[in-house]
Amino acid sequence: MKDLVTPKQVARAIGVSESSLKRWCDRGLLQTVKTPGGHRRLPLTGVLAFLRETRQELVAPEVLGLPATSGKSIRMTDRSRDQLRLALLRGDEEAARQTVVDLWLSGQRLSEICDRVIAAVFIEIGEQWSCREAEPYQERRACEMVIRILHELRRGLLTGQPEKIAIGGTAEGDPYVIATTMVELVLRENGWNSTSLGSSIPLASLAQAIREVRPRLFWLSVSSIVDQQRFLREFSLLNVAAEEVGAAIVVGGVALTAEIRQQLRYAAYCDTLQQLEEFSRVVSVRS
Amino acid sequence: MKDLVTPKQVARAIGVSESSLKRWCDRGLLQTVKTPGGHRRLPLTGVLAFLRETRQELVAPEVLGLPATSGKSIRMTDRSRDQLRLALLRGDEEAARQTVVDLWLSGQRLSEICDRVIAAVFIEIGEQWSCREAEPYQERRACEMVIRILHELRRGLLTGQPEKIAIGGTAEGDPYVIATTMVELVLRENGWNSTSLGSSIPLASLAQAIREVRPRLFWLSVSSIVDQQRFLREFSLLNVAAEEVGAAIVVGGVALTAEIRQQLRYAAYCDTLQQLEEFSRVVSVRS
DNA sequence: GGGTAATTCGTCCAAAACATTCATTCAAGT
DNA sequence: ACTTGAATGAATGTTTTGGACGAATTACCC
Repeated sequence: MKDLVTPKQVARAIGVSESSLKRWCDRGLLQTVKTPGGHRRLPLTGVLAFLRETRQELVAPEVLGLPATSGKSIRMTDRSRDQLRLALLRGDEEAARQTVVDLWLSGQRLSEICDRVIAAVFIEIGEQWSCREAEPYQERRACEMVIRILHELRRGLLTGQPEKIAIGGTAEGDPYVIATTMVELVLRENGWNSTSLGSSIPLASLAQAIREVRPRLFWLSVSSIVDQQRFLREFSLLNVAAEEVGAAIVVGGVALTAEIRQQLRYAAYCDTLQQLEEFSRVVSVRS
Repeated sequence: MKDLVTPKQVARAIGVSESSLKRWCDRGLLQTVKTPGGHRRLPLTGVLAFLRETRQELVAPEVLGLPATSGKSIRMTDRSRDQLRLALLRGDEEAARQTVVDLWLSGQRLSEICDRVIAAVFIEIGEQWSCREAEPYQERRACEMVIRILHELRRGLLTGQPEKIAIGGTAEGDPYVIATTMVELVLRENGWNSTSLGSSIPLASLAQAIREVRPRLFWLSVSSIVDQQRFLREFSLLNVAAEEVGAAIVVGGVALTAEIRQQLRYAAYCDTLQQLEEFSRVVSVRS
């Protein structure tokens, strides 16, 4: 159903004026379908083909504010997931980038792309790895490539309002940097001025960062916990610092079992980036 | 911050006539993409690469959306080092990027920039950290920023010849990803088709990567060693694999003491990226 | 269904970019 | 000293682009 996009979306996504795009359509450079009333609709496949032919780079801001369309997009993310997984495993960064960028162009929100494609692919790769079907170096190389792709997407996002500051990272001994980078991106897409501090940071220093940067939102991505007792003990340092400056703490990650969560104090727990996105929208911002 | 700029903007920024600029484009000195209507659009990265190659001065950087001070030639690496250190410590990515990009534009070799500025700054930050003058989160955040800046520089480099393949990374338990990323970049600048596999990869899997990718050059960056006995034992796996496919092994990193080096077999040991660069130039490439 | 806001239509026009030509400059060779 | 060749910058007429306009269509909410 969402296979058709409007000229405006395409124009803003590739950084040209609507006028030019309409002319190109009329000249037959792009396939168009017309609505009964005469409005142009562009099949996504045609748009992507056009982009490849002309090798246009996309300059898109947050054009594509479609709220999570169902049905079609699920089929689409399924296919992209396979494409991305295979590209990452064989080390083909160009193909991997193309897959992600295509999704973005098609109007998927970054949170959807991160949740349903990127994160899902790494779960699949992890399973393959545990079955000895994939080498660790393939997984590591895939991480590197994804980080580069995410950085590239980041460049296309505008920085948010100066008062909507958000920072976050992962705790000491947790080296998984992709998750916290994805959080940064999703928040940026939602108008936040977010900065990932990186991975493997002592909780005490994260607390210090909260005091010094004074964010409105703070996230902690927890993919693994080395010392549970210590983690629980030092987590309260975050609470203290957050209270001092009025920051909301959001946590997430596979290592946060229900048992551990019960012993933590935070404003929100998110299983997915979509949940994080929802939450970030309701956080009030001091003016 | 647009990725594509018009010839007029570039002409004004460099201070030449549009005519000349267009001639340079047509002669292939600058990368161009064309709109369907035949108008030239220049990727910003290509413009910067051209500036660097021809040592042109940017007379009006602001036209390209670059900081006003960008493009003036810089010699004082000491000053840049201070600038970069301060920018990184206060989390000012824009300033940090400008410092590095300016050095790059002024024609400094990447190996010099990496050795004398970036690596040096992290040594200084490390010292500050041990004196409690800097927080761990500042160091981690600095790493994130530098990685992003390096990725950006990477986009401005052409991929090398297909037969000059190089891969490398860091061993399991060694999370320091900046060094291996810098190696990748320096090799790319020297015409190699290099790919960093990332950090914290078991040596056995690195050996497998050598077999599967069949590079001419393999690097191992060693910033820390968890289990020295195991490291020495498994390092020989790399030797076996490298011999199988005819790869040269290069090693480097602060954790490789003279004592450890004596027990390793490799083609070259490099203290600095400049040494690596020299070595990479003399490696013969099978045709 | 019906009403309303947002989007897209077609068309127009100014600014920009195109290809081409031409005069000037400058360095090198005869 | 004179010619030659190459590169630059300015000027030409033509084409493309980007934004503006009112009118028509679509999407959305009740």
